[in-house]
Amino acid sequence: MSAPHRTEALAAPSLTAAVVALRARGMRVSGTRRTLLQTLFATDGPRTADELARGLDQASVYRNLDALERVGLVRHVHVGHGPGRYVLAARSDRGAIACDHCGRDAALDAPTLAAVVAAVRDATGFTPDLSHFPIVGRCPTCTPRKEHHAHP
Amino acid sequence: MSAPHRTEALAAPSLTAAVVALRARGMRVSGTRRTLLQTLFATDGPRTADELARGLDQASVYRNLDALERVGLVRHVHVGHGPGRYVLAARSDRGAIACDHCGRDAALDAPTLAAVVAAVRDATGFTPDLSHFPIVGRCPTCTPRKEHHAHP
DNA sequence: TTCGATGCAAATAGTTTGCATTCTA
DNA sequence: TAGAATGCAAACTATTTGCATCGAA
Repeated sequence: MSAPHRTEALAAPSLTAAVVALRARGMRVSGTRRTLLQTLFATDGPRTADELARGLDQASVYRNLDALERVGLVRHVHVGHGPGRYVLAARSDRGAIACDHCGRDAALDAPTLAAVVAAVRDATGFTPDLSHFPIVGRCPTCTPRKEHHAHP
Repeated sequence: MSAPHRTEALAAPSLTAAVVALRARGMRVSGTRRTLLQTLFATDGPRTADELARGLDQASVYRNLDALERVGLVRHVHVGHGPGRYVLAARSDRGAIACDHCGRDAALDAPTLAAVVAAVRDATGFTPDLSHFPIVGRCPTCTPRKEHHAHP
């Protein structure tokens, strides 16, 4: 076992592919949903629902993110205090470590990931779920040993 | 560096010691505060504010937990979706891995902890803050590979 | 033309804050 | 008795839900 995966598939590589995949599952492609997907494909890091809502209805955004997640297109992660953050599943391998200050994340390469998971499991019996709950800390920019900088 | 510590001291080993320490810092020992400390000393795992509030005023509980945390007696951790959980700092070395289902936590022994932190930092440049944001996963009881059991 | 999706409003959970009152030191 | 802590209410953030309406297929 190398990378933890909970959803089965549908990690579409492009907006077009995502739209096709949605329709194939009997889901409709509404304005809100298309906009949301566009934003997700246009953005890089994990984004909060609020950031993604830009002029859209909040409730619809949450419902859509939820629907897209159930279908395996999107994944959400929890970074420290802040609100949940959403990423395309196709890019979610990135999120194994995240900055609790600016939300930036980074990937753990497969060997490191495997080593960390194994080390923790061997030592405690607990199995980390790093793709849903990344390790939280500080990125290099947000200074690991001092308090409060900025970089949203 | 072995174990991450953000607060300087005051990890009192007993209720009496805690009370003394508080008064030494000019803090008063009110009924709410004493009850809270008693509960914390009587309990083992990290507890939610709600669990600790038992008949106490919620706002006062939060204010107290905050005060106790500023003074270094208490520490709070974030476990997955749920509310924050509070532990005595004296016992907080435990919380480097937590179950997002039942809230149970476990310690990472110093070598493992150091190895994990070093591995992540070397691979990504990010510095994990595991004492405040434990690694989240599933404990052995809450089955790591299936869904939903119970064990609160 | 149907059922999925929307959008507004209201509800919820968790936590924080304002303020007059109470109580510890 | 001064100032810390309380307790109640109200505000706040993040998220969810009810429901009538709308629109994609």
